[in-house]
Amino acid sequence: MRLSSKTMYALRALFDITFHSHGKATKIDAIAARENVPPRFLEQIFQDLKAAQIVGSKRGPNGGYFLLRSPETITIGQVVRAMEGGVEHNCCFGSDAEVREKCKVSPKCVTASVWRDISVQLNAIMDAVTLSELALRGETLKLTRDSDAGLTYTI
Amino acid sequence: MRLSSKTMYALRALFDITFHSHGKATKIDAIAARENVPPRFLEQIFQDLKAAQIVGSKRGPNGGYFLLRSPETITIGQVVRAMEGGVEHNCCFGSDAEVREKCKVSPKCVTASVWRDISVQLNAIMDAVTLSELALRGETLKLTRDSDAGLTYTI
DNA sequence: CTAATCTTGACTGGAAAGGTCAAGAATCGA
DNA sequence: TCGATTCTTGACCTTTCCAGTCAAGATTAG
Repeated sequence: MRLSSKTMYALRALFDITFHSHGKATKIDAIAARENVPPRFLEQIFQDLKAAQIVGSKRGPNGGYFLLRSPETITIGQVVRAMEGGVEHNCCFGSDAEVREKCKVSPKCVTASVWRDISVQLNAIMDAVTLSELALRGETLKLTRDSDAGLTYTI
Repeated sequence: MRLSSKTMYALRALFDITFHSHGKATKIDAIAARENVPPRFLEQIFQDLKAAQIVGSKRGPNGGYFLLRSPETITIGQVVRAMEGGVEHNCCFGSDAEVREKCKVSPKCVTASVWRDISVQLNAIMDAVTLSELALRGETLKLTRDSDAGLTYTI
């Protein structure tokens, strides 16, 4: 029931692109430095985000990763599902067919039915928060934009 | 973002005690057989549930595990938190002090602030479902009570 | 007493998390 | 066109944790 580092890093990275570049192409190294994420690992994460059609990429000088859609349409839920394959529960109605098969109690599994309800609600909660909401919070937390001088406070 | 088998087994086991024994002392082997859970593993799980003050135990013949409180007061959230240590997010405000220490972005971590909100809501959802709700669902799913004949359907 | 039942804690195999690395392909500016 | 820049692909590695097993002991009912 915990978020993997990968998901947390992904959210931070997407926030970073939104907040510092307004969604425009941003280099991995810049994001990694600002958000304190291992650059090599971040590459891998962006490949997943790209496969999920959340970001696009551009090579060469002044290249980088950018948002494929506007920040208002990208939700936390979409990101979490892209990184972790959704809310799983290794039982009956999960997305993994093999696991479903193994659940002998299948048609009358009470816990599974309850957990399905809960995960529907959880997804709704996560889909209610968008990247632009994150950016907005960045403003109110008084974060400064990238000033080529690293992170500093605006008092 | 998935539930461990341990949690799923714990929920099934607690449901079992509620549904089949109305909370009274029940042997591990009986629960394991009905719920199709490895008995040795279930022992371990019950130790955790006991530490969390959710069940009590009685040794010797006619012993077993029983609910320490009434089913209406035991929530899914309590069980999940007992088994998984709550909703974690390896960042800033988590329960793990060492992890919090490592999060350099700490005071201005936007993602963490969002995730805290989400986990509060998630806990509320999980605390809205109790064991007696599970038992009720068992009824409507037309499960039969233990009849010493294994699980069968009531058509 | 003894059979049933929980208690404690050590142990293990395999998978997944978390991260690194190298060689290559595309792109831009000069 | 050349070279610097940046993403791409995929192999690789280490550590942790999940899921499960097991043995020996403590307690209690009858």
